[in-house]
Amino acid sequence: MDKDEKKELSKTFSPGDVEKKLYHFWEKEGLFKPKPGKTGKTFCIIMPPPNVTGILHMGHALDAATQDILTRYKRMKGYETLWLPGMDHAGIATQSVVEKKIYEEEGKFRHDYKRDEFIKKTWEWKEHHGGKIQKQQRALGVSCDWDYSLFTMDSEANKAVNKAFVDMYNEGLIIQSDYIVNWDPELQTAISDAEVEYKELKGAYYHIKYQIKDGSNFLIVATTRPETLLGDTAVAVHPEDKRFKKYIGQKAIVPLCQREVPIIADAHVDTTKGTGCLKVTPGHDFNDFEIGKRHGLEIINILNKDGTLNEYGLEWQGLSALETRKSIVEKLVELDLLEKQEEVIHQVGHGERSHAVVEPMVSKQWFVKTKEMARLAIKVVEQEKVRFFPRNWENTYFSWLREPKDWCISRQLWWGHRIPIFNCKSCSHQWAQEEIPSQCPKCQSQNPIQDPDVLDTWFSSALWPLSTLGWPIESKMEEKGFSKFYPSSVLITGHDIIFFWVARMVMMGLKHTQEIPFHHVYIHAIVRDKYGRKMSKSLGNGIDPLQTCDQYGADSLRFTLAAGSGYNRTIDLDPARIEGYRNFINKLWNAFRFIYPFLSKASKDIVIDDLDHQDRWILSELNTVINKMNESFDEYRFDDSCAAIYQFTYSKFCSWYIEFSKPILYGDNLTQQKMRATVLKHCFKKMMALLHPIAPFISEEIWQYIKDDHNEALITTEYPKYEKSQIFEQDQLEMNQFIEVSTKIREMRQNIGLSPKKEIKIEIFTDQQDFCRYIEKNVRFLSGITKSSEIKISQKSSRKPKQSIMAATSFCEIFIPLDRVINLKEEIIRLKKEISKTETDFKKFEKKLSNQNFIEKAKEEVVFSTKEKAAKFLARLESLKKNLNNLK
RNA sequence: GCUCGUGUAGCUCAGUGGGAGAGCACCACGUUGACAUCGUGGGGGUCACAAGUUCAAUCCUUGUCACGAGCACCA
Repeated sequence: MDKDEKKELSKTFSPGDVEKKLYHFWEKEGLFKPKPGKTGKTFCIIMPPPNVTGILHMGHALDAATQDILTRYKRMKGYETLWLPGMDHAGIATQSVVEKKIYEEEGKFRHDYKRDEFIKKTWEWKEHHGGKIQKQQRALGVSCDWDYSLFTMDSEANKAVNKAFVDMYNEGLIIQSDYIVNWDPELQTAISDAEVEYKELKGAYYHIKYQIKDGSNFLIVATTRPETLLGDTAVAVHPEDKRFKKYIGQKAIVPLCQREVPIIADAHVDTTKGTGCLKVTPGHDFNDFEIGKRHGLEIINILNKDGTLNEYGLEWQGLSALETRKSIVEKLVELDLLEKQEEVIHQVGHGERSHAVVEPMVSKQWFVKTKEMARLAIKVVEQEKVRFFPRNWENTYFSWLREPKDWCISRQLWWGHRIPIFNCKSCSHQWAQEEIPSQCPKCQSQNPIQDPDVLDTWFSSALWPLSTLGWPIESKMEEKGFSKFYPSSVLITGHDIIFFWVARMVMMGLKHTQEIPFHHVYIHAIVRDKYGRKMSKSLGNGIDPLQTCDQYGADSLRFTLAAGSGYNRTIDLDPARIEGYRNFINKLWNAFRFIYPFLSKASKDIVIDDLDHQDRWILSELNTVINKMNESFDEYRFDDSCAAIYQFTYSKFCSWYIEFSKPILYGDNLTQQKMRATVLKHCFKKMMALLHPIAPFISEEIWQYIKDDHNEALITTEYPKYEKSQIFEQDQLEMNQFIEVSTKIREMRQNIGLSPKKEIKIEIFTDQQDFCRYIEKNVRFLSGITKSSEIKISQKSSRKPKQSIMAATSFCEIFIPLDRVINLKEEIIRLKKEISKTETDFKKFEKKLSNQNFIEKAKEEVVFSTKEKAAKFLARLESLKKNLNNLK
C-alpha cells in the first residue's frame, strides 16, 4: 500500500475505488481476525444473522455500522477482537420463496415433491441465490471475520440444536401436547404468538339465539365468528349473573347443528360485554380452550389444515371459514335465529409471513416450558449481569418474561431443523436422540420414525451465541475460542426482537452453559424515512444503502447513521443529511490536501518544548476530543462521538489551526515550517485514528499517506489515548481571547458593510498584559484574518481615535478608524443596541447576586462563577457606555 | 386497559438544578493559493400547558393535553 509521494490528489474525495481497494487489503491481510492485543482482554460481538433471503436495507446498515464501529474501536484499543458473522435459514421465509419459485417455473406445489427432494432444491436455491446480503454488507466496510461465518442450518448449528433439544426433552422442559395454537392456513403450520400481527378489519357482532332445551326461552350470544358455532360445546354465563343464574346446569341447543350443550358458569365471562352469554368453542378460541379445560368440555375441530371446514362443517364442508360465515348468517336469518347484527372494527390476527387470517386451532405441537427459564432470565438482568443500553428497554424484556407462555416450537414445514424425536412403529416408544437411530432402544425393532415437524427458526437463533462458537462440539469450541469469547461482550440489535430473540438467548444461554450469553445489550434505533414513516416496499419510501454508498460513499452513510444514534428510538433519515456528512468527509480530504505537500518536512515526533502557543492550543483541543471520543464510544453514544470529531475538524482544526499555519508554511522560516508540518501531521494522524471506527475508508486512505511505519494499517493502530500532560490551559484561554477578538472585528466589518477586500486599521485598547503580549506575537495572523494593514495596541486610558466604530469585550476595546465620515447616528444606534443586550445579560446575574438567599444557600462555586460572569459583563458594559458618551 | 417513550429554532435532534445548544435549512456578503461538496456574518425558541418543591426549574414531583411504540383484550 505504498503511495507515490508525488501523486496529485484529486480535488474531491472519490470513495468508490478507495473502498473496494481498502476492503480487499484489510481482508487479504487478515486484519479482521482476532489477534491478542495490548490489553490482553477480549471483545466479541456475535452478529445477528440476517435472513438468507434478505437484501440489505437501512436497518441492516445501521446494525452493521454500529457493530463495526464498536469492533474497530475495541480492536484499536488493544482487545483481541472477534466480530462473528452468520446467516439465518429463515424457515418460513425461505420455504415460501422456493415454493413460489417452483410454482412459477414448474407449476408445481411443495407436495408434488418428496420431502428430501424439496429440501435439496432449497439448498440449491440457497447456494445460488441466497446470502446476497453478505456481499452487500462488505460495501459498508464491516470488519467481521468471515472465516467464522456460520449458517444456522450448517451441521454444527444442527448439533447445537439437537443437543439442546434432547437435553431439554429429557429434563421434561420440552413436551408434546394437544394445545390451541395460531394456525396459518396458507402455510399450513402452527406459528408462535409472536409471529401473529393484528390488523384492524371490518366485521360484525352477530347476536344469535340459542334455544334452551326445555323450550322456555332463548339465550342470545354475540360473536364475530358465527361459523365457529359448529364447534360449540357449551354456553357460559357468569356464576353471579342474576339474569342467567337460573339456566346454569340446563342444556342449550346450538343452532344449525342442533348439538345439545351444557350451560355452564365460569368467572371468565364478563357480564358487561356482549350479551353476557358466551358461546364456548374450545377448539377454536384461546379463552374458550381454557374454559373447556376447566369444565372438561369436548373439543371439536371443525377445520381442515387449509382452513376449510371439515366433516363437522355439515353442508358447508369444503368451504372456507369466510364463505361459511356468510352462508351461515344467511341461514340464521332465514330461521329467524339472528337477533341482530352490528358492524364493528376489530383486530384480526394475521400471519406475519403469509398475511393470511390466522385461525386458532387445536393440534398436537411441541412446546418449551418457559416458566423457570424465564425466572432466571429476569434475575440476571435485575442483578445487572446483563445490562441494557438504553436501560429502559429492560422493561420490555421484563414485561414479556414476567408472564411467560409456553413456547410453541414445532412447525409443519420442511425447511428447518427437524425435531430429533423418534417414535417406534412397533412398540410406540418415543424418545429424543441427537443422531438418527437405526433401531428402537426399547424393543430393538428397526423402524423408528422421526417426527415430521421442524423447529421454529427462533429455536436455533436462541442458541446462536453458543453454536457460533462451536458449542457443544469440544474440538470446535477449542478451535473457535469458546472459552475466550463466551459470553460475548455486547449484543446489538433492534428493539423489535427483544422477546423473540434477546430473551430467548438469555434463557437458552443460562440453561445450557449456566452463564449469560452476553454482558451488554445495545438496542439501536429503527430507521425511518425523513417524515418518520416506516420504510416499506408498499410506500416506496425506502432508501437503498448500496445506492447511497455509491452516491455518497460508505463513510458518509456510516457517519450519518452514527450521528443519528444515541439512546433514541428512531432515526428519521433524510438524504440531505447524508449529503451534509459527505461534505464533511470531503472537507477532511481537502484539509489533508492542504498539508500533503508539507508532509516531507515533518519530523516523526513532536517535541513539547519546541511547540509554540498555537501548537499547544491545538494539542489541548485535540486531547479534549480524544477524551470525548473514548467516553462516548464506551457509553454507546455515537451521536456524541460524531459531534465531537465534526466540531473539532471544522471549528478548531480547519478554521483556525490551518489558517494560522498558512503564513508559516508559505513563509521562509524553515524551523517554524518544520515544526508546523510536524504538528499538523501529528494532529492529522490522531484525527484519522479517532475517526476510523466511524469512517474507516477515508481515514485508512489518508493514513496510507501519513503513516510512518510502512507496514502499518490504521485499522490495527492504537486508538488515541487522552494525555493530560498535553492540555495547556493558558494557551487555551489566550487562544479563545484571540478568537473572540477576531470574530468581533469580522462582525464589525460586516456590520458596516465594508467590502472584504477593503484593508482597515485596528486599534486595540487593553490593560491586560498577557493579552497584549499575545496579540503582539500574533499580529500577522490577526491582520491576515481581519484584512488589516495596521494594528496598534495601547493602554485603555489612551486617547481613542475619532471617526471610528468600536466594540468591546470584557478584556479589551476595539476601534476601527475609518477614513470616510462614519454615520454617527447609525453607530450610536448600533452601540445602544449592544449596550442594552449586554445590560440584560449583566442584570440577570446582578439580580441573583443581590438576592441574600442565593448568597447564603447556593453552592460556593456557583456564587463565585456568577460573580465572575457579572464582572465580565460589567466591564464590557462600561466600555461601551463610556465610548457611547465620547461619540455624543 | 396496561407499560414504555416523546413534546426544546422552519426541520432532525443534543442538553443541563445556576447565562437556551448543534447540524441542516433560511437571509446577506464573498471566488485571499485545502475545500463553492467552500468561507464570513446574521435572523430565529414562553424549552407543550398548569400547579408544586427550591435561593434558583427547560431539567425534579404531580396533573393536563398531544403524539408514538409495545403488550393485553376484543362476546
